[in-house]
Amino acid sequence: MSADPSHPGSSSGPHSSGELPKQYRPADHEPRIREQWESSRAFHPNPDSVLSKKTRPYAIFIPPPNVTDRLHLGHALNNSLQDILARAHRMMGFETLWMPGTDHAGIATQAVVEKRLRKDGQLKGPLREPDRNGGWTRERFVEAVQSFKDEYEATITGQLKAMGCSCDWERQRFTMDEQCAKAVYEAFFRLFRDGLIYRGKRLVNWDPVLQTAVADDECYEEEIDAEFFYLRYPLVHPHGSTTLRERRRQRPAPSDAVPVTWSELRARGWPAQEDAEHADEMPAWITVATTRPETYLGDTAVAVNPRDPRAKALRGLCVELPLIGRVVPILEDDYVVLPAAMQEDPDEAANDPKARYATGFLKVTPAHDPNDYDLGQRHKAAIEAAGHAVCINIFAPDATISDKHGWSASHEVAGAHMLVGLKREDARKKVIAEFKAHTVSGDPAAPTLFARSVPYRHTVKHSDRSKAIIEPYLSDQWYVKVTDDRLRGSALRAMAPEQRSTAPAASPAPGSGGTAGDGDLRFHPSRYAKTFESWHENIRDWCISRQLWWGHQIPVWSRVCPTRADALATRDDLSTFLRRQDWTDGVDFCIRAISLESGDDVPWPTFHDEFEQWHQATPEPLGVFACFPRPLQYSGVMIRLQQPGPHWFGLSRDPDVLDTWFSSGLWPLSTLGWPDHTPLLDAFNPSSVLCTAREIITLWVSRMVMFNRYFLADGTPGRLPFRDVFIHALIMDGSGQKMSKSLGNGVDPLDIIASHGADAMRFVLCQMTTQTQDVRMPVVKDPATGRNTSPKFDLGRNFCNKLWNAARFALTFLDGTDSSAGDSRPPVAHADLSLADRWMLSRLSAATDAINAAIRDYQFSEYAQAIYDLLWRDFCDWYLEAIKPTVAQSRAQQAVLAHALETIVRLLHPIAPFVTEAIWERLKNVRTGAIEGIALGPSRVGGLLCTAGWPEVSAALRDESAEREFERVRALVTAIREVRAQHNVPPKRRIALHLPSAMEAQVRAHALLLSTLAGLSRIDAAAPPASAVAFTVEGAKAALSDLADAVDASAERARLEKAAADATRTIATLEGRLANPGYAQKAPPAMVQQTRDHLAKARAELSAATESLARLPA
RNA sequence: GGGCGGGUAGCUCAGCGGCUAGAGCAUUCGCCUUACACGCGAAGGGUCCCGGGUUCGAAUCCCGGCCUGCCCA
Repeated sequence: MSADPSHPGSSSGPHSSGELPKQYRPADHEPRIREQWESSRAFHPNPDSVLSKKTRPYAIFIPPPNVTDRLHLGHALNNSLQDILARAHRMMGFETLWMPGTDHAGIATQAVVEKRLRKDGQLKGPLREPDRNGGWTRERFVEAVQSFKDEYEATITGQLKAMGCSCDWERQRFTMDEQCAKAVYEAFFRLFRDGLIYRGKRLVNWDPVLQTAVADDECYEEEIDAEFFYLRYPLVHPHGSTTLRERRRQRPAPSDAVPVTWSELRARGWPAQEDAEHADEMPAWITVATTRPETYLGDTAVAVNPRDPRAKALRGLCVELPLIGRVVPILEDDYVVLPAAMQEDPDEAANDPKARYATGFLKVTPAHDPNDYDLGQRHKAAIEAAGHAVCINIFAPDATISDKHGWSASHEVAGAHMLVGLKREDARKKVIAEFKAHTVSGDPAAPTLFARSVPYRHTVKHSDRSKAIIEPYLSDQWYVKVTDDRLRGSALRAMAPEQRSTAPAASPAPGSGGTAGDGDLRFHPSRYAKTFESWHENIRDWCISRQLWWGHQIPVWSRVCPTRADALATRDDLSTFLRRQDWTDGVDFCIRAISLESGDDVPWPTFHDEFEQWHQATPEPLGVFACFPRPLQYSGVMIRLQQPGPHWFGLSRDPDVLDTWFSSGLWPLSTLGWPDHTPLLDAFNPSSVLCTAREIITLWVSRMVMFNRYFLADGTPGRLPFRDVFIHALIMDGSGQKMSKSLGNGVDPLDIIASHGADAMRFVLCQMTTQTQDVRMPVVKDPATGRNTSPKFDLGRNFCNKLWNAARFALTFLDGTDSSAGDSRPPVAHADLSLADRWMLSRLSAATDAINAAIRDYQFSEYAQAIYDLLWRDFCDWYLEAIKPTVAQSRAQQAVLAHALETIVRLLHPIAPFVTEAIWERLKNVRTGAIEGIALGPSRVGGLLCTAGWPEVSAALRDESAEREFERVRALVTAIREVRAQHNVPPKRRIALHLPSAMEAQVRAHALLLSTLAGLSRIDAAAPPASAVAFTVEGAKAALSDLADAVDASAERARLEKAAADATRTIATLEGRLANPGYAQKAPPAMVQQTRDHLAKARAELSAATESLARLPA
């Protein structure tokens, strides 16, 4: 029907003729249409067209779903919104790329596959213990995961396609495919080379079952019942006879320590009321409270709050740890909680549960508690002065007590040998038993080391994957120094200035067009900018190593060197070797020596350094680390480095893999071919928008911004991966619970597609997307299929059906229109347009504006609402009903009908692509006269709606007078229908309308319209017969007659009484408002006048109703 | 502990200084009116969580509670 002569001709496909069924059946159309889209390659954009400035780019990177599971409704929402944006912009003429792909999801996938293998008996014992895992090599396991991944990737792709996602499937990627791996290695190498990656011994969340570090977001907190144990630590004088230097070399024997007696302690100022019952000559002690007594083996200090009145007396004293005899210092630190009795503010004490249990003395175990770790770092010097390391690790990786992983002093181990090899829980019981069996002084009469215990309920971190209690564990890990200004600072500078709460320091002017840079990143809704900002302000270095097999193995080969001299020699030999060999030509590498103790880079000696200075220095463990950007390409080199042979350096590859977010952080780069310089990269990075959920802001958005900017800097502030970030709601079930497999409340999009159709699902999801945080979706089990579904989707199904039938109806008037080729029919003359036509065009114009604004502002719900109201309320309820008597004869009206329908179909296509494409197959062949002000551009690819022009509806079609006039007709029709309903007038019965003559003259032009909509036989200005029923419209008295053979007086009385009561209530409200002296003075005059008019109308209605009541037969 | 949401009809949600507070579903009544019963016409249904304040005017803005959810530590 388009007036555009280039419109595809009357190609009559298999579905362009014949009767349309009464109901829209999604399954009849979706597979066929999907096939058409795919074969047309309509979703495969050409970067050259962008680079040659022919078209503007619009790009979206899919948040790659994990390959661990099928997609659920949350994904359906996320991807529907992306598809809506992609399709709308594609129709608007943008070169549109929606980049699809999946994420390997390291720990999650490995855990799922391990569980599967265990379940069917293929895997027994710990995976990473070669002796016990039943022959699973790393290679074999990775292969097993790979095939699992293939299975789920196919499932996920199928789900997305079923939903109608217009992704560029030819460019689909996987975070571990060859292209993405290339980007990962290159990125790691550059960060390593630039000093932004370091190796460090830090406390991590350790999963003792999976035996890997896990991130905070891979843990959950859960309350458990535990006990607080009170333990007595004997006080001793520190060793005083040896120098600091000597003590470092040779630990002081426990016997060197001299017990402190109570009398001594009192003399030092111990508060008199404390421990007064203890005999003067008895050795004194302090009591610590702990939920984890077994960790005392790793204690390296005891701490007390400096405000504690006992602190002064203890200054300079130490405690001796029972059984193992380690002498540790007493530190003073504000962090220590004062016991409730000592707190100045009793309310505060009562509110602090810890204070109720505290003794004021804290055992400090830096290797096994994050707070103690920080405390230990603050008092590093004092602890080391006591002759031992700050951190003493007492656990093996499986969380059994071990003397091989840090704790090794032989005299200590001898004293506590009964604990070695025990699990955490067993060690705890054993420690308590031992403390109960021994006394503070060895004298059987003295108090035992164990004081008491009380029950205590507290929250403890658990691992998501294994459900094991997390052990804070000191281990060697790789870190990205995200706290560096090149990463953190760059992310903050990316933010739009108006979304920052604190002004950025010396921020360069916001980027203007071209390549997005500083100041161009915007969050929608804007409140999420705060999450992003505060995350970066408080960010900590990012632990990127995971002790797993499934993931990108770290491209670093290393060797431990006992001395600096050895480290230097290794470095030099290695560099020379790599440079000299012909076959290594072009191999990039970077070698660093790093202290395994501190994680710091070892400075190479300068020319002036004396040989002895480093050669004779205390031996310290150093690592020589060689990183390669292309390990796969030069695997031959790598093999030589680690295998015995002429050039054996004894290097071995780091067995760890990278955190999954490292590769997903590169997604906007790796999918476009970086590090190669590709047209795709230039055309589509930065992308337009990232659509995701709010918990992803910190995990993923942050990393993409930092990485993209860092790797695409080239001396500029750095390119953004995307300009906008749209954060959508989370879908909860009917009771507000997150959907999950374990709760059984999850919904598979394919089930909804099967029961309601993809369009219905998409429409409802779009309609639900308001600016709120989460939305509820009541879940019910379909009794027929046993699948989860939700009645909420009925709305969408009904809506698609409504459109289908409206189109079916319209086509009965349009199918016969002349579709001879090359027609350029003259535009329809404005004079030929009826009130309904002008009204409809005006509504189209308003709705198009509203929809354009909604899409621009990511107001998805408003988009859905606008198109819903336009189609159902305006087009179907009123326009189609209004034109029924005239459209068959009026060419002008047929043109309006066709244009209105096609505009609606095009406006709806991004939300409901299938049903609109199906209708358009017919509609595109329709030819009518043009409507001035409506432009419907041709399809660019394959004669398909998905690449047809976005409707342009001129503001000139807005017609205030037509809207006002139609509104009057509508009000009159509604009033008449109300009377009809109240009097049970049969729908087919035609009744007579009697109007005051002035009004009758006004509506005379629309008599046919009124009669059609309200079921009238005639309209006159004559006095109504006695049997007529009166009503008011616009405050004027009107009447209806011929309602029935006899009017039901009691129904009429009820109706009039209700009308009178309504009017009375309105009058009271409005009079009250006008009586307020401030109102007339301060409110806008137009507002006051409106109130007066309204009041006058209400009064007229009241008097009319009262009069009619009086005339009613009693 | 810090930050961010939500509390409006039986249910799911709009509205966020001014129409008589709206929609869909559910309920009631009447209709298989020649596009659609996945439909048409009509009706009933609300202390807009509570308490203060600002304002001529508050569901809407401010303050303080209560309940509820999420994110970060």
